[in-house]
Amino acid sequence: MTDAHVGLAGQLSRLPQRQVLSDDVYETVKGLIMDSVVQPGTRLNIDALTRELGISQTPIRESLARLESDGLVIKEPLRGYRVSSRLTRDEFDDLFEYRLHIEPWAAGRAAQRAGTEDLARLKAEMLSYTDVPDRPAYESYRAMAAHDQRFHDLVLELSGNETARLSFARTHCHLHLFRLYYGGGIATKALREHKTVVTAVRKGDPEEAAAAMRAHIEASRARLRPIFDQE
Amino acid sequence: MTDAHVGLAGQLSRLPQRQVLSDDVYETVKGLIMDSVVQPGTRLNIDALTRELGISQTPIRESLARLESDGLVIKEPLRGYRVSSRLTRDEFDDLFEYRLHIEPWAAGRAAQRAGTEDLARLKAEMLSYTDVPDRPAYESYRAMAAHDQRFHDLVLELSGNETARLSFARTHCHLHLFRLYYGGGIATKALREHKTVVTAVRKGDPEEAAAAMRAHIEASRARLRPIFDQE
DNA sequence: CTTCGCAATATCCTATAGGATCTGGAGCCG
DNA sequence: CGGCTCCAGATCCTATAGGATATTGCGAAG
Repeated sequence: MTDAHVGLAGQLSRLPQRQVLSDDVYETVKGLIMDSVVQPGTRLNIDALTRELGISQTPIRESLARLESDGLVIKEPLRGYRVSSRLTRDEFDDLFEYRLHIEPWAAGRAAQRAGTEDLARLKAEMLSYTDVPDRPAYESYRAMAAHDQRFHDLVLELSGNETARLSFARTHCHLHLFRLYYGGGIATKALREHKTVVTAVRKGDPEEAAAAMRAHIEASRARLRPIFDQE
Repeated sequence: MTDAHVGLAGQLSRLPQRQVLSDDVYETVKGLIMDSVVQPGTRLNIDALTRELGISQTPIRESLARLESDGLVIKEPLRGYRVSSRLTRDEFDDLFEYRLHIEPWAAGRAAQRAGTEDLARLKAEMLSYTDVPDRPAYESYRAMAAHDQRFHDLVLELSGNETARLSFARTHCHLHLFRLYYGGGIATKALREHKTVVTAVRKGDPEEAAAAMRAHIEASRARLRPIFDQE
């Protein structure tokens, strides 16, 4: 289901969401980008996509227009679209510096504001991910990445600042991070760190929640940063 | 000229930007929204736009898809698009709370990093706005709003964190603020506050720059907040 | 063997057509 | 007079066509 992108007004249509073809294509292409089925920097050819997906150009053009505004593809007028590149080292550093500004504060605010139902949602999210030992490494990582994204989005939601949540969502942080690294093996530490954040939020201790989130993001950065040293 | 929305990769095409019709339509509709020619919440009718602009549906659909991802319009599938509403009081508060997180820090970083050329750019931006006494109030406000947006974007650029700059740009902060209030008469104070920020950046004093930016944003919030008390 | 030019083909962009869906107004009934 | 139902027209979405532009490959010349 496409997430309803809404403006700052936050007004969702009261109608149940109707899915049109361009929404499906949007999710499909976004998934191809996320999974690096389409390599960073490669061309997205509209005619080729019409053949592969068996649909006409119009929903493809519309979905590419949205992906362009999302920053996931780059339009080269009269030449086609290109998938945005993987994060460079500088962009990675910028992203985490930005996260360190927004997310510890958000965790602190969540600790201040969270009610019983909010805490139940956090608990449910923590329980939604269980590592299955036999699962292929890629699948495991994909599931963990999806959980990670939901978890961080939820903390931002519980902070009560919709601008911050939307701004973070629009960085497509987890999509970019997911494209950097495919391996498994980091879920255990990340989950432990998530748990520490939730414990602090449950206690209603803003400073502890902020510190836990800061520690988690710094650790996450440390886990991923060596990717750039390999090049 | 459409601003080139690029992903975190920051890779602009090396080609000179070619303007296609959908880019023109994007800027046109965005301008209509900014100027409240199209009132918040009203429907954008694709067939009507084809008649008014004298072009076909395709570039209109594409531009609306981009505006949807930008959060400036809301798609109601099979029913049309609606202009996102004006900021509510809560969204206004969220936006300024978010700004207070990002922009003082950015000003401090700009103070740390700004070289001679950067300082020249700041000075040029300050000089780019001159209030003309006879100018109609609306035009004066529009010019001030444009300067305000460029100024804040420049400070964020000089902070060196492209993620923060993009995230802030994607809130379309100034477009939303512009829609709230049309009157004139606030330029003098805002310009004075800008000048204080620039002075601190020029001195290379991060704390002073951060404090000046914080004071400016708080003052700006104080100037605009009473709009919600009138309702 | 390499480079340049040209042409054919691929691709992009926009116009147009038509079926599906929604909306608003008119008419009828209570 | 008000409310409900139905239908005509408006609107949306996608398919398709065609002109404009870019790309790639082949052939010829140096």
